[in-house]
Amino acid sequence: MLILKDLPDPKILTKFAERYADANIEHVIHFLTLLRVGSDLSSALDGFLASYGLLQGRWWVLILLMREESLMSSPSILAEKAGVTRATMTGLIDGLDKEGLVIRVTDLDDRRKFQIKLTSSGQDKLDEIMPEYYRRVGELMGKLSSEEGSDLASILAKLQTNTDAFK
Amino acid sequence: MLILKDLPDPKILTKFAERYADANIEHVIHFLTLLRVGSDLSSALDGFLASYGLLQGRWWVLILLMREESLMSSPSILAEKAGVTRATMTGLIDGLDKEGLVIRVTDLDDRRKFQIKLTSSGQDKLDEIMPEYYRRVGELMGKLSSEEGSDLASILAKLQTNTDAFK
DNA sequence: GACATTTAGTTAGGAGGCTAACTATAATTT
DNA sequence: AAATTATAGTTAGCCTCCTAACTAAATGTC
Repeated sequence: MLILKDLPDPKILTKFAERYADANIEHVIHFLTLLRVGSDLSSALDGFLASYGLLQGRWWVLILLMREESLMSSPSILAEKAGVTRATMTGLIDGLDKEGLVIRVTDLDDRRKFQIKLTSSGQDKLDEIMPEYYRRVGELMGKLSSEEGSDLASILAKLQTNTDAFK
Repeated sequence: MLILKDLPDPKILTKFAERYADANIEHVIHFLTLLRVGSDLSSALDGFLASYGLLQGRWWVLILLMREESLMSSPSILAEKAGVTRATMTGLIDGLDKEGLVIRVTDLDDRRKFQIKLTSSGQDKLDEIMPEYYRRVGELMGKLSSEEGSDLASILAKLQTNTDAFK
């Protein structure tokens, strides 16, 4: 996501408002701020994960696998749950496989398929990351009062159901 | 940014909470939801811009140029304001240049530099996009009451100043 | 004035996204 | 049973982002 470092100042907004009469300054500022905070948090998370040699995509695959009783799932299902294409998932699995964090297990019934399994080394990696991850999420979100937390949740829910306003 | 499609259900959270005692479910849900809404909005914006043949990076450069009285700026300054590296800015400018939306103007005083200038065709492109962009931002953000809007702004501000909790 | 340092921008190579086209296998139709 | 269609995963090629190394030009230092 683009990092919008330089939000518009009032003088600039005036120039734009003159040319584009429909612009509602408040709305634009809130919208851009939301994009920017999301982007900042996302890169901060990436930076944190990078110190363990991971990135969001690969990390998320490990978590999805750990959620399973069997510690296994298929590439298609993982792709669907992670919200990426199957092609992208191939690349993520390739990387995790190379580092020994998951293995490909062939499916004897249907030879098109296989299962991706979290290795013990993958589980170790998660055990290393997750406590610190939770600690940091707590540190960040704990800055909000419980009322602010629930306000945020309900506002985001409202926006999310209207994301298609942009499509 | 990764799209976190599959937020954890209570059963999964229990499993994780047992293994990682420090996890605060509320915090995690709010954090992930914020990342996800940011990501959804960002891809929706990309989809909108794509229908005009642009993406966020290139669009943002055009806007930064339009903000300038002279409609010009240098690659380094643009990179800094857009929050990307100079190398990335080179690529963005290459693309915009190829489509005739900006031109490179050589600087006679310092032959290392040049200025990037918004062409009239670039201005036309913005004039085509921006009114519709503002309309859609209005449509989306107008779903929030003015109180919700200001709540959102203050909550985001709080989070933003604590983004380094993750670094 | 020659040498070293800084600055502006580009290039090269890597990562993770995407779409579209492909291979192999399984399931369905006829 | 043969031909078609659907499904699982990969490959190829493109985009945007990154870092690191490079070129060229300007500036500082001795």
